Amino acid sequence: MPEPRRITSADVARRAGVSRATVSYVLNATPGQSISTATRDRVLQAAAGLGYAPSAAARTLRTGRSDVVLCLLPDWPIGNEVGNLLGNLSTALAREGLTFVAHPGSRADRPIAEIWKAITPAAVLSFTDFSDDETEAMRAAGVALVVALLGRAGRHGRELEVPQQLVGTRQAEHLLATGHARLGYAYPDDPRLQIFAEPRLAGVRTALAAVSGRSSSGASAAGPRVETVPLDVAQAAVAVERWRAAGVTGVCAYNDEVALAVLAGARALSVTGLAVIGVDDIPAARLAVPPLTTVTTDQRTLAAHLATTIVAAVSGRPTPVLRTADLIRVVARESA
Amino acid sequence: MPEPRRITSADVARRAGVSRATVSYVLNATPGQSISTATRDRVLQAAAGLGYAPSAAARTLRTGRSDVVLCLLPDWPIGNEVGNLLGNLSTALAREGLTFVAHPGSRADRPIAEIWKAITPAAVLSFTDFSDDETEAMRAAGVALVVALLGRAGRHGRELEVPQQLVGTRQAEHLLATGHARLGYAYPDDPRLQIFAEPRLAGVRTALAAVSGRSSSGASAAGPRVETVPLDVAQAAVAVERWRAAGVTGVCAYNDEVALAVLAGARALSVTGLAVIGVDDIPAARLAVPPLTTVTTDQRTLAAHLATTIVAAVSGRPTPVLRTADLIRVVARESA
DNA sequence: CTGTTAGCGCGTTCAT
DNA sequence: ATGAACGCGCTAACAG
Repeated sequence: MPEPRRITSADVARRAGVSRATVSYVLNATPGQSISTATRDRVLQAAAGLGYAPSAAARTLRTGRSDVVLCLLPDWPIGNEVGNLLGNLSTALAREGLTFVAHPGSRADRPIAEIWKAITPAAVLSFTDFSDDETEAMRAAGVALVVALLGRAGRHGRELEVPQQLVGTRQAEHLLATGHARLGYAYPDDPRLQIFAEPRLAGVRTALAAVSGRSSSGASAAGPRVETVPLDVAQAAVAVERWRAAGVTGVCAYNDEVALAVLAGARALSVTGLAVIGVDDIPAARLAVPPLTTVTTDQRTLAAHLATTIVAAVSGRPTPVLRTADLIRVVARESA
Repeated sequence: MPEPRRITSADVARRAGVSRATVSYVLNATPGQSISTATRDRVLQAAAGLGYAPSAAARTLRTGRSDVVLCLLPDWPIGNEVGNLLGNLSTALAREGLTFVAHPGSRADRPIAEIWKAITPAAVLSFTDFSDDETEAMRAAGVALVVALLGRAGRHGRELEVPQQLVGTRQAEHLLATGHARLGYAYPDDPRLQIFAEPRLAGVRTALAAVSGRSSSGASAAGPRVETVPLDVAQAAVAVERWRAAGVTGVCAYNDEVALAVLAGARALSVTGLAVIGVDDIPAARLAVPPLTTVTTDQRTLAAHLATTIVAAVSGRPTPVLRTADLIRVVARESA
């Protein structure tokens, strides 16, 4: 069997009896070019018949820009929700003609630069911030855009703020509304999660401050009792004990897993009446004892917004604003 | 600010006072070319000083092969374990100079061909099988390799068999060893998971058949009682009831989440003494009531094997064999 | 030995 | 609707 030669635009041109230029114009529907419907159809026929697929490499080389959006995944465990978000994002970007790919694995494996060098993406999406050098290197290499999720706003190029604070705020509001005044915060054990945990905790603080500011007895401006809660029953029990001692009756957990640990700790201590609220609504949440009250983000809407932002940035349009109103919802079950 | 021109090998050549060819030879350490250490160093200096990064597009165009390995993710929810596997795989491939990226999102969004056309990968990794047409198209387009996880072995090119059957076998063996003779199987509700569920269930059957074949009362060659278990307490309870009626005392669940549902169902019915074993060891497993016994796969070893297989295939070497002996382990807790 | 010249791979786009 | 040049790196053939 002979080496299966790639089908190029020259093949299509030959088959259609036209020049390669014409093929290009037809296939790209280049504006400002008048091509007769007859030739147009012949080219389309030929392309389809041969199963022509333009070489992404050649096109990228020529135009200096690919249609790939690269997402650099952080090295912390990817849960279901993030997986979900990525899926939605991929779908949304596909509608805009962009191909979404994610690169897992820590930066320790390879310098970050090597990754995008190998891909030549139109945009890079990251969860953590880039250093100025990295940002500059990407600009220099022709990467159109750097978007950093969770980055401090306004430092580099464009930034997207996924509203993590709001998550914490909603949690606290729910607990406060159900009669819990002294709150605890269950902080994750894994230091890599800090980047998400801090803004969420800040959101809880905001909600508490708003309440204490409103109440006449402005003295109790106490923030939440923060305890680090490993995913382990015995260690979680220790945290529960401390909260009890401090008079805490409601706990906002970093996410559902940490919340489950709190529940397990309370159970081990036979403590009842400690309200717990998680984040994410993982499948295990509804199956927990008691069923876990939690907070979810509308991933579809969020993904759509991220997609629009990316598209806008790639094409140089201004960044749209996210309406965060209905983005985050409480799923009330029995734990809080 | 002027348009930041890309730095090309010509820039490096100019700076080092040599030709572009020399730059290429030095930077690629091309064998069979003798270049004096002096020039070599000058080139290296220049490259480093300018922050030169070869254009992946140009290189791919010229060589017809990129160093990217593309993984097509299935559209079912990817959990922690898969995320983990991808991370390990990425690390392992990085060591071989390959860049790993994953594309989430269903094939409904875009025809599968569009994806790899946009990436020009050296290899494509998929969980589900490809059609013959797709396989042929990839070959024709110059994609070096098609690897299908979970594919029926031997149909297309190379195939990797992630040992799902073994997972089910281990589960059943554990239950049988702890005195449970009549087993149930908790099948997932989501039809997209069937591709994983079938081989696991088959593994359970294998283990049961082995036992009944061994025992003198060969009559009880009964397979497991299969019940579909949605992630919902009430519906799971129905399944538990049926198992009870059939005298089942031990249940192998498709994964930990389904196992948690079974546990919740049993709890709702106040049924005690039903042994349950899951798969994956998700964080919630150890926090369940009772703590969930489960089966885990050594993702690091598996990832290493996948990586070697991919590398072997890309470079045309024979596929290595996976030693499955210690790959899958039971994590015994209290539920079984 | 040491390093250079020249042409290719493929799609895009300007000028004719 | 076309010829020709271009983007960038690789490498066979060749000269000092």
